[in-house]
Amino acid sequence: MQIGEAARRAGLTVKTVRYYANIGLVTPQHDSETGYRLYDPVDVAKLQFVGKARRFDFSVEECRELLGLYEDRNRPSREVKALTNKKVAEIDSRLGELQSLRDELSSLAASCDGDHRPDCPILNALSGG
Amino acid sequence: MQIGEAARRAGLTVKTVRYYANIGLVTPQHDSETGYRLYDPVDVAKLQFVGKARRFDFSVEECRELLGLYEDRNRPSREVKALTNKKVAEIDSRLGELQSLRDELSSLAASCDGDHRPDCPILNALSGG
DNA sequence: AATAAGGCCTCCCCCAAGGGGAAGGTAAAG
DNA sequence: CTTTACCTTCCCCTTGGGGGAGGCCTTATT
Repeated sequence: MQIGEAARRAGLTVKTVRYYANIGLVTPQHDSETGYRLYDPVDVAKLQFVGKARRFDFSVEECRELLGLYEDRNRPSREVKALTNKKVAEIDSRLGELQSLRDELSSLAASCDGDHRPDCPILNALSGG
Repeated sequence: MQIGEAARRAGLTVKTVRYYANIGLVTPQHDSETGYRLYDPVDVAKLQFVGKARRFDFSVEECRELLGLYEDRNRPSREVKALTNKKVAEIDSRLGELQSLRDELSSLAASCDGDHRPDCPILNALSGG
């Protein structure tokens, strides 16, 4: 099938699928007559796999790694688990940062009257040390 | 003072400070003889302000807006509060996304033995619909 | 006097992960 | 026959700078 149909089935944009072909992540057949990319169901499955992994916050390079493990019939699932746990730890770290940031900002907003007076605790906090 | 000293005092890199000058965010004096950028204490205060706002996850354009409100003696603090609340809402949204993502990934990792068997629930989940 | 070190400048390319759109080939349908 | 819907490559745009080349100037050291 052509790229449009493959993209539709995988829930990705044509632009994205073409990008994945360009960086060698999911490489379709090439029709030398029309110059079109031709995708088979296995390619579509890979695209779906990548799409889902991306939604799980895996980078494209991590997707490449996961895809490699996925295709390797002798893969140790340990590696997959390790990669996943690493990603969970990253997310935990980012959650902590965001949470403290949220708390600080929120308390700043709460301490600001929001009326027309030029005195604003938020700006004071930002300008202070 | 020169850019290096200003950057040091603001806790930013020279590259960053130069970038802020280029995009017109914090614009120093210009020594036409040496071509050097010259920063005064007010510039440094602005740089510190921006640096802190950036750490609070405000984009550069939001920093520009905050800086404008900061410099405007007649600013309504309402606008500052609104911008801050909007940022808090964004962070909340991102927190929710990350949390659900974390939970899914974490339960996937938990259901994976991590041994050498090729069967891996993580990859199965990624490849499945 | 020569040279090394350090600070400054501009200019250009690089990252992630594609998006937007131009210019042009192809194929099916009215 | 022409419109419409695909497809292709190519190039610039995004965020927020980082890295480094090549070149200028001043000061310190050999």
